[in-house]
Amino acid sequence: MAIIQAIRGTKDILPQEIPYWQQVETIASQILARAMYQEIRCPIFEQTSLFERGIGEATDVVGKEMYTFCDRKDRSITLRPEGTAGVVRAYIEHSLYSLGGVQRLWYKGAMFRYERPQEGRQRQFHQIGVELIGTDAPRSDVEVIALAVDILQALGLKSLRLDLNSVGNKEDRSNYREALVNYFTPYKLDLDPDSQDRLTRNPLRILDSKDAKTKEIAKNAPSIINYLGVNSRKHFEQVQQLLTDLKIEHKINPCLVRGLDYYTHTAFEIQSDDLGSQSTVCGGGRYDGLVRELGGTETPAFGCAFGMERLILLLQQQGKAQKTKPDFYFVSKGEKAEAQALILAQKLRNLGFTVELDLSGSAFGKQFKRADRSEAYACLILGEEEALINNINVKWMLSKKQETFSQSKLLEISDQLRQQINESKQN
RNA sequence: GCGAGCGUAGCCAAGUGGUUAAGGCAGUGGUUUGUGGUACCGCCAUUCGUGGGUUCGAGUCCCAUCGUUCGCCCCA
Repeated sequence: MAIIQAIRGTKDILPQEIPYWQQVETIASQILARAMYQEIRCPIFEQTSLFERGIGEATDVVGKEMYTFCDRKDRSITLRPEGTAGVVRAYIEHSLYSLGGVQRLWYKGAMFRYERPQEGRQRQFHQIGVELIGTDAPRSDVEVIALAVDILQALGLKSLRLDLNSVGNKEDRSNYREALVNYFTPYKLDLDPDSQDRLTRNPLRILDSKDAKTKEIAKNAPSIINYLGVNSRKHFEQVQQLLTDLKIEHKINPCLVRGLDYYTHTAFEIQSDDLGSQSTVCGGGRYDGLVRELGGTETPAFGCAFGMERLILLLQQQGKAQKTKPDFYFVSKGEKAEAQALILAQKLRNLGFTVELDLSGSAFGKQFKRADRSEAYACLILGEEEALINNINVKWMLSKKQETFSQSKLLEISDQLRQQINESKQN
């Protein structure tokens, strides 16, 4: 019988990897909570038109990467390829602006893009995203970027680069686009085929090309910085200044272009050298036009998202796994003893201990072997002899010292036991 | 979507057309039927991702397919 496998580009996250996921989720949620960001959970699928309108029909994400299907009533549904559009839809639908002030939101969850899988890129992947909606203050850009940097630092990740750019407002961008087309058109035949295509589709992308000849030509291309209007330029300069004030290292990268249409002004990307070609760990920027585009009133906003799989790849490279060890490994044999052990184990758990109960009923020697492998701090031993007089033995695995208590006494001295376990943990 | 590499047990693998598919780790049973980490012994792939083909003979060659990795595209 053929084995059914997980779908291409999807992965099971197995118990061994869960500690990494929990670490990322815990640290991110703590740091965001301290800055008064609140979690929001939106549906995993939406009307297709939300993404077409929000992300932009011409983008790769919408053009060739969406999981789109018709439901039983022939409505076009799409599995979300990113989180911002859904959050903004919810913001408008539930009039979150009426709560006054800015909305500080974050989310985590699965996203779907139909792409060729490789290291750090899957068809179902997970993001943690942050959205700050309702202000265009340069400080808000920096608040979010600083939080992103904080999260990465708290995770202990090293050798990360922060790249920064401004793509201006709509007008700046169309001026710049025109300038680029004018610059590159005379060289058209010297460009790599992809870039020739980009000339009409997305000229900003030519700057990002990895082709040597194209790179050479792009060297002297006009820079976006020179096409920013007065306000755009001022915003960008303030963001840079504030980052510097916060001692957040960053590099201006005029070639940095975000792939989704809704970005305006500040764009940023945090990359690692320790991943393959999918090196971006966090990306984001300002999206002042999106709320309006989706039918709300003109509302500025800023956001970013982390690729959780990529964060976890980095954490794993740094080998920060830790096995969960039980406080007690419970060894028991004999009908009466096994029944008592089940009850005692539960009582100990209710007192806050982690207890792994050996259910095998096999020879004591075998159970001890497993106790050893579990790396428990102590072994609880309950055999037929102990069961008759309601006793229990506690054997400290490290010192090999064994003590005998009545079962009721064991529960009374839980503070002492806890203390001894903590001492063992120090070693 | 395009180009290239890879696919032998849970994991790491040897094997490059010739009888029964090395080895190691992990697992499991025992030496030790009430006391662990070491040691020793036993077990653990009727089959080499899957399907077809070439051949007297295929894990080994060919084709297809699936998966995976790397690069491009793109992105988190």
